[in-house]
Amino acid sequence: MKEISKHYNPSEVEPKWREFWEKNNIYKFDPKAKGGIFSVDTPPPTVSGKMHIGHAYSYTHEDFIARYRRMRGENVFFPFGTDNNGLATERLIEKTKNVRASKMDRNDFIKLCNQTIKEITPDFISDWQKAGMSCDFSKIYSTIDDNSRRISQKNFIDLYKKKYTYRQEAPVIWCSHCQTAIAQAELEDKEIETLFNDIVFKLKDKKDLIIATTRPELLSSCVAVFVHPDDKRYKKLVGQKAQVPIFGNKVEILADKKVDLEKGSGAVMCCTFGDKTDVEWFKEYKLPLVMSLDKSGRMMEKAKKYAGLSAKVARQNIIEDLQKKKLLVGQKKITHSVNIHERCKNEVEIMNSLQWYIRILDEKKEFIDLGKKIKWHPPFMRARYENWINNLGWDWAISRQRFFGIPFPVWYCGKCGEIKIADIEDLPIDPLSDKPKGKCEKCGNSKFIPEKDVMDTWATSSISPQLALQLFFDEKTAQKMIPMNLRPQAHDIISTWLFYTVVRSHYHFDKIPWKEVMISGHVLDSQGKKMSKSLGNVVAPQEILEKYGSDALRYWSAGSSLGQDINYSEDEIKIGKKTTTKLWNVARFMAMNVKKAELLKDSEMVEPADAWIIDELNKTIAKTTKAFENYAYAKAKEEIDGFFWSKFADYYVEFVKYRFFGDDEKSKKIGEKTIATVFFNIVKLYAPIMPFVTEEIFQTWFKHLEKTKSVHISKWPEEIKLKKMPDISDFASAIKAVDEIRKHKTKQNISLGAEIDSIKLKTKTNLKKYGEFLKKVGRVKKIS
RNA sequence: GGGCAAUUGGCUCAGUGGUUAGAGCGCUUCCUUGACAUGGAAGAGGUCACAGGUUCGAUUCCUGUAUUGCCCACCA
Repeated sequence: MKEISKHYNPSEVEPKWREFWEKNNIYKFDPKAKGGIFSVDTPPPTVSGKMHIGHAYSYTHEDFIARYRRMRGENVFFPFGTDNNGLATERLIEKTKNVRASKMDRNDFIKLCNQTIKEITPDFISDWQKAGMSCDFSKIYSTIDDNSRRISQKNFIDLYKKKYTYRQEAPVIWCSHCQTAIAQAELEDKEIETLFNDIVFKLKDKKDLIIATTRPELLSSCVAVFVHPDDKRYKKLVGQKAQVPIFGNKVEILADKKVDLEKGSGAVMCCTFGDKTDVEWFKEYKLPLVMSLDKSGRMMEKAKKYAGLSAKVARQNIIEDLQKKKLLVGQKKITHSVNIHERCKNEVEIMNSLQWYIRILDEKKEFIDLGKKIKWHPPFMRARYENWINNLGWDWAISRQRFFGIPFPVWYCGKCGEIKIADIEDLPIDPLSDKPKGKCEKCGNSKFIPEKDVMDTWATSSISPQLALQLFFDEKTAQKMIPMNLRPQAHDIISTWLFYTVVRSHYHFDKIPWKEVMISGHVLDSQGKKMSKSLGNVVAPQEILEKYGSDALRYWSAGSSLGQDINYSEDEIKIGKKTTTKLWNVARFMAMNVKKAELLKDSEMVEPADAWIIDELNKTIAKTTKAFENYAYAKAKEEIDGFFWSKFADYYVEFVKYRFFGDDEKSKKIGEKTIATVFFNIVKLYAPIMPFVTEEIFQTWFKHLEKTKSVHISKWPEEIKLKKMPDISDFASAIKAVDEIRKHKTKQNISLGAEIDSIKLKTKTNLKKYGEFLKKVGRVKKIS
């Protein structure tokens, strides 16, 4: 045996095996390899600087499963990709390169984005590799590369032909800061303090109608006043007109049940558009469209003297003017929540504009049914999916008035406005630089206006199964592989990535995208609070990897059940580190006593202690296998831990020592084989969770036992069946007796290694059978 | 307001329709024994949030309440 280092050092061991795995293509996907394919729709992380702890948490979860499946002999398709277009990427480039997209030449900005992504991606991905991810990193996709452009545009055309996408001028959620339309799923809530203003609208008899509003700057957009049909105070007013203060125009007073009698004065102004209810009323009552805010959030001509002001300043000025005219009769501070854009945290508006949409409202029921065809881990996560769909209020707006994204493969006829779609064989195209073939099909004109908008990044990431599969398969074969086996992801993007992928798969293939989904939780700080830069409680996985190693990080990650949020705990990571140390020390013990590891033959006759540990191992294998099958990696870890520490290390290793140091060669040999067999299986069981230390041990001591290059493509443990086994039905009593001896020594403050003269056992034990064993194990001269 | 989840020893969490509810950390006492002091042995510590109900029996099932967290709606 070669020299064994006393300590296990992950910082030396881990890079070595990472390199080995890559060089030997251990995780490389071969479509022709044997074994059924198990396909994973790996989440493409948004390229954003560095991997964060939440990534490390949820990605390792899927890696546990992938590694388990691989050892089960399945041909695991575990691709990798990065998401790097859209607003998130623009923001990253603006920040790191200190530029503003809106102030740059469009092409220059796109070039800068592409170039920057190329620069930072390898470094970004290396963190995933350091975390021990067993994806095939030899071929990865990016949601902005040519292949993704082509597939995404082609799919868009498919949607267009099937009439699942349409272009329409309609109210859409708008971010004035980013100056683009956004989707409902991109909203967040924020509590803000604001003023609730009681404003006087004059009626025809010069009487006052008080209206409460938080947004007086929209007065110029007021198109109606609504009251509740059952409101006695205002019943008579319905059908009359009210005069908008300052602006002087008259609007109709209408009745609608959506009005809350209790809120404000019970009378509400309807503006185009203040909120979603305004949009509903606009549609239902066919109200005029009067926009006061432009796309950058400034007041337009309609706002007359306020034109050109920002909404905020206009609000202040209008309030002052109302005060001067004595039309402001009340004001109170309230706290309410508003929708903000998740990317920039600014309040959103509703803007009427021309956008591309994907239909989703029409098929809500269908999407809920499709959700039921997918197996959810944990099952309750499906309720979140359904809850989201039930509450959907808008079709999916996919066009963005931005720069760095996949362009729509579309032009418009310069004469009649008819939509002209690109030819599929020309894809990918950019309508701004490429010209369409032929003439307008409607009017024969040959001048076209290119679509300037780009697609929402989710419009591309929602076809991730195709992006990933088409890296390795032709399009037809790729389609046959849908549904994929598994979509792993965290719960925060159920309403986006998960839902949108179901939508797209349904529209393109009339299939569910995957058979099963596994949903991970989030990482909170040690107090259970969200990690955020402003709170300064962010934990960098890179530091953990460096300090404790990947196996320790993964051990921590495996500690919580699927779907559960986890509190970050350095202690738990330390236990992971301890486990690698323990494994290493057991390996050293074995190596000191066993020249060359040999496995038990099934004809071998073992001793009771051996039979007992084999029996316990078999139970553990069964339970662990079942747990991994159900994505219950935490349960699997618990089973392996329990067996390894409490059965194998605490007892069996002690049981076998006297044989190793004794002179009964036959007994010694059987002990050697048993310890090797059991430990070999322990290493395999731990391999999906702790891939590095298990590989190190496997390569050092067990490699000759199986024809395989790596423990990670070795065979998953199976029950060990020996032809003849001693009866161990009473072995539990022997263990009890061992405990009793240990207790006795502890109480006497004697070291466990010290020999004592005699002990009288209270435990009923078959001394004829186990007397000698107990004497040796317990170091007692006489037992009665 | 709607949905989902959680509530078990000081802390973090497992767990089960049924004899004394488990683990790790922490704590106490002891042990340097030929894998490991980055260790080992023994031990203290819980009316399983609360209230009803189902049951021969509930921490486990049902209902309600409270508290906490997440998602969504409310934004006039």
